Amino acid sequence: MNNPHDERAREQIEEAKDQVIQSISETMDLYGVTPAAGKIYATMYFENQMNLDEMREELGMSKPSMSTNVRHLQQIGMVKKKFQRGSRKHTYTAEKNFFHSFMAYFCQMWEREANTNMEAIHQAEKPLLEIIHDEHVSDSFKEEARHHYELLNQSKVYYNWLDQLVHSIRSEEIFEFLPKDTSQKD
Amino acid sequence: MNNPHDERAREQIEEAKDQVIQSISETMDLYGVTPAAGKIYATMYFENQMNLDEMREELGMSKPSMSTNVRHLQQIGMVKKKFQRGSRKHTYTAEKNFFHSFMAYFCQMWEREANTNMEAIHQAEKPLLEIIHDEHVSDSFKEEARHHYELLNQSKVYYNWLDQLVHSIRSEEIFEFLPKDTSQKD
DNA sequence: CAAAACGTTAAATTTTTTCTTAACAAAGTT
DNA sequence: AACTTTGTTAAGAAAAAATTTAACGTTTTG
Repeated sequence: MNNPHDERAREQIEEAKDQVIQSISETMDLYGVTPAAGKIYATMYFENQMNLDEMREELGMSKPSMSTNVRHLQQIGMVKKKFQRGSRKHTYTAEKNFFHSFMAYFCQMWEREANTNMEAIHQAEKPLLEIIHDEHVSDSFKEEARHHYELLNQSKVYYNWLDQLVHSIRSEEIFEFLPKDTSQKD
Repeated sequence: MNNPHDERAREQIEEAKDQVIQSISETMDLYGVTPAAGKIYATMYFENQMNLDEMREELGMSKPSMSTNVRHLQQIGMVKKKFQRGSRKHTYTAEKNFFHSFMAYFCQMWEREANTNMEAIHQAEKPLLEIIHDEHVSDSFKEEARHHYELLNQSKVYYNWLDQLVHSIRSEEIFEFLPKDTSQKD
């Protein structure tokens, strides 16, 4: 095991891993995670499973930090708790299928975007409609209300589309339109 | 103009707008913007155009803050500088078509994700391949290198798919699969 | 050409977020 | 039942980000 070739190999493997870990961690801000959480995820990506102490060891950070970061990663579906009998330590696994991560996160977020804004639009449209139909309000205000109403109404097309997109992802119909191309493109 | 009905209408319009502004601002964290920037965008959404002083006035914040936030919004394609002759003040308009905002932002981000990680993967695969083909390295390390190599190789399918997704959005082919449904769904 | 208007940069302050140490709670072991 | 082990919560410290005030450069105007 103290073969110099093996030693060199071990270093190179670590270097290669670190390069990808760095890269994943860097781009994961799109998923709303901090660099630390990104590094945790990316580290787990190369491991079968890890417990909190192993993460702490690997990243040189505190255990509560691991705990909270892992919880966040679980919430967005990038890490799963592995049920492990025997050991009291909780063990976790990274979602290694990036398609799943993508689907879980963006569906969650787009759904939130559509629901939150649709709700607000519905609330806002009510008084606007009242103004539009109120004989006592002067035309300039009616016109403004109508203008805003139209704007909001138009935006529903987008939020409906978002809902459809989410549905097509959840049902995986999207992959009929855009197949996972397994041919090597390098 | 000091008609009490008009006064009430004005208040209701403001309230309706604020509700939507709040909602948009809240969900815009998905686009990596701060609540302040989200509020700027959402405020502009209801206006034809605004200059920095009007934004400062409306949001009660400093002008440099407007300046930097607006620049950021421009970078992600949610705000455009309007060329306005006559006035020295720069005027800006919000991208009111949410489809465009969606397309601009996510294409930009997904492209970055794919490019950054693909680059790292290419760099990392080289030494891994060397190890795999090195006669002097013991089997256990070879096996580890092979395992990582396979993992990285597999992830390319996802990054290629991301590239395709970006392409289908930029070319608007996505809307053939998922049409913008303009029928009222409320 | 001096003064004003406008936008941006720089430096400093404030606020927010993240991380750590310490305390705690739950479950298991001896 | 006392003692470990493990994970989480709480409080405090450190780090990062956003915001503001001040200063600067450029352009326009009187």
